[in-house]
Amino acid sequence: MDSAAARERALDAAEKLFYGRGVRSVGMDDVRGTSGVSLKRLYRLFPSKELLVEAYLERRDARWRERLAAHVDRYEDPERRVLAVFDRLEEWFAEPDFRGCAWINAHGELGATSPRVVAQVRAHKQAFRAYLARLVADAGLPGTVTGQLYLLAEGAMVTAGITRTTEPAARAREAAVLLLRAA
Amino acid sequence: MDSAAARERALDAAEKLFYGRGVRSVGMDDVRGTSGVSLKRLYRLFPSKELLVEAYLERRDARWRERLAAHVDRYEDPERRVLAVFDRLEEWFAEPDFRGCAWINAHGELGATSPRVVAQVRAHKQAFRAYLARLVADAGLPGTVTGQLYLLAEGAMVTAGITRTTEPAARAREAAVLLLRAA
DNA sequence: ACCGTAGGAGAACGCTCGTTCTCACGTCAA
DNA sequence: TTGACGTGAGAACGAGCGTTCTCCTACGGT
Repeated sequence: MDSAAARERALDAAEKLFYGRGVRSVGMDDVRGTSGVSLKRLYRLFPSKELLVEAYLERRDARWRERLAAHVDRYEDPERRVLAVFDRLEEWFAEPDFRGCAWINAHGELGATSPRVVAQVRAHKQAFRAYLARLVADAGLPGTVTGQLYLLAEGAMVTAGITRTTEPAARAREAAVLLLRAA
Repeated sequence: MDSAAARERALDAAEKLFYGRGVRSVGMDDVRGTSGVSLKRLYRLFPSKELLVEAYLERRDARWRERLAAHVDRYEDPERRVLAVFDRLEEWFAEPDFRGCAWINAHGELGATSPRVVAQVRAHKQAFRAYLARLVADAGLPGTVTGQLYLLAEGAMVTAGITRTTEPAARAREAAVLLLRAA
């Protein structure tokens, strides 16, 4: 198994465990057990747990935004594309292992102690917001709408994570429709 | 120092430390050091750390909702009372030691491992939502508005916690005004 | 004065976990 | 063949922490 493959396996295990059980309740030994990558190799690839966490968030961010964009790209109509964001949320919330937003959870868990994690969380949220801003601009809507839709999306993520239901996505979408109509 | 006073001191310290640095990075010994309540007494009052965490969330919930209600009660006009919720959020976000929503943070930190904490978080969020529902009903607005305002508020809390700005409150309020107008 | 008890300070225990080290094995170059 | 090196399995180390225990002090009742 070459270095790149070991890295992927380690990140697969890290993502599954960190997201599913929380970062702090997962030990490096658990990551080794799940990934099959030895501790020695793990530490050569990621010199500390914090760096593994950072890499996990970074890779998940790229994939998360890819999947969002892929969903949005199903549509041509600019307003429909904006609403597609909320459709994607609903799809996400319905995934069987959904446990809330990984970045919000990581921030709650490590925001007070790990500046690297905070930076990852802010970068992810800012990227999501920027993407939303572009969709809003492409639809010819005023920029003020971006912040409002963003808050609805964040509220839906938090609430879905706490209640373990998909319903917040639909509620947020309804509110978004009203806000688009009002703008 | 009698039992009730020791309990208050312990909870004061627990709240300050748990909220400020996260639950897991605070040891019972830290709580003893900050509160001046001996370990022996601490464990007589709260037989485990988890129960101390539970009590901390419970007391904070009561106070948080009291302060919200007090703010809302400054106003008579039913619609104004609904918007006052967002004014209160802004005031809260501006407090110097604001570190996001204690329940969202606790859920991110302990949601995967502590059912008691999850129960506290759900109870708190449901109580907030119920309060909002009453304000909406008193203003003669359709019940569907409740969920929308709730998501805006939650989104504002999360975003204020991550960005450390008060701005999300104002944005949420603007969106709330539009939604009230549309209803 | 004397004893029983409550209380505090802090040591001690047992466990977890991040990180490093040991050691034995296999591989490839010269 | 030999020897340097990478690798894996897992022991070892050191720190932190939840929880309990020990010991000493102080006080209240008789």
